[in-house]
Amino acid sequence: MDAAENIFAAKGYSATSLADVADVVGIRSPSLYNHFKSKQALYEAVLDRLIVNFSAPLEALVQTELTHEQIFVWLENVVRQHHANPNLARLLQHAALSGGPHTTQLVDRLFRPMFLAPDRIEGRDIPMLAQSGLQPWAVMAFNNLVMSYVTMAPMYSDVLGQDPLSEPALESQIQLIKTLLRAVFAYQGD
Amino acid sequence: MDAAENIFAAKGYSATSLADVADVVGIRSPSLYNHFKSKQALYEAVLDRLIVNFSAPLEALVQTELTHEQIFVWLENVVRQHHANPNLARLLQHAALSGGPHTTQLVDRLFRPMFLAPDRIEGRDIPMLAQSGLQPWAVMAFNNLVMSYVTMAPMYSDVLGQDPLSEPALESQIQLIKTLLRAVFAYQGD
DNA sequence: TCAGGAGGCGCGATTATTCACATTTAGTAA
DNA sequence: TTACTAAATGTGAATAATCGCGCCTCCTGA
Repeated sequence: MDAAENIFAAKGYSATSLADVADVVGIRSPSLYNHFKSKQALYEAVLDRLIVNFSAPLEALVQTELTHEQIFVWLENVVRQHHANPNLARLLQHAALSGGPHTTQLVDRLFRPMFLAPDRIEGRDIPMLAQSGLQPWAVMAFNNLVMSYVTMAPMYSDVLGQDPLSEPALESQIQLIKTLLRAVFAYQGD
Repeated sequence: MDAAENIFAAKGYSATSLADVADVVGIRSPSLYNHFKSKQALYEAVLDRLIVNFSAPLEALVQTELTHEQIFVWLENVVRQHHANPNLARLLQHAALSGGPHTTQLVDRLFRPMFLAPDRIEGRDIPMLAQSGLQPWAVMAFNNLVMSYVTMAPMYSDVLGQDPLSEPALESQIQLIKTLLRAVFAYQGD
């Protein structure tokens, strides 16, 4: 499953061949059928494991009451988790691009909870977002920011002068996102 | 080329079959070889056209001196262009994920110029970015924001309640990005 | 002894690509 | 206008590779 996860994440579902996966494990592709019913089943197993591993640590954070500080903690956690295993973001991106049948299910399990957050935090409006219902757009933006950082990483290693998936790069990314969020909270009106 | 562009953008290079492309045009796949030397050549032609069409309108904006206002104009233009033709962003995302051989060339033609911008605008530092060399990270962030908006769009239409690629959605997205940028410029220190 | 898991073989479908051949089109000479 | 030519662009058939997948046999460890 580790092997399959990496290859699915890199090449997408249909461009991944079972022979590629089997090669990494050191067996022949028909032997994979002793462990998974089909290619589709392998893919779903990989996806499910990714989702479970990703959402489990976050659930504890969501059910408490929402404060500014909680949002910082939550965002930092999401970034660190995507950094620790970029494959979920990559698979999501593939799904979004070629629109498989799993897409709606993925959205429900991963995205929908984020959009249920209230637009008032600690009893106050966020000035920048109170106007004109931009809040869901901001949620989407920060989520995209975190995910695309991982999926686009290979493109930036050259221009940034360091590997975006390295440890120090991660800290810079977290610092930037936090600063960005602070700016959003602090910004007064138009 | 239009047909190929759409399919390459949706499924990526290796998952795209020439029969798919030929079907859309209404011919058989061998006939494609009367127009393009190979699948690779077709892909490169598509990519090249996309890059030219995308960067041409932007070049006029870059060579002038940099002001806050120019950055707003430039960002809005980039967003509108990606919205008008999302395929470049999609192809870039595919390339970043599976790391084809074109990746470095794409970076040079599209991304590098953005990172050459000075970190002082209109003679003043941007307070938020002056510290700790976060500026390239901010450039990457805004670029990712714009691109992932397009590549992730299908995933959000459900939770947003409207198609992110529709006209009113585009205006919301632009408004959010501008507000975000204003917050960055306005934010004072840590 | 026996079951789980590996390999080998092979089927049918699909892939990119080539080739020989038809057909349409453009250009030109009569 | 007609007639001929040559290029452009289509076709179906064939090729070699690769794909997911089923079947069968063998090995190995408990």
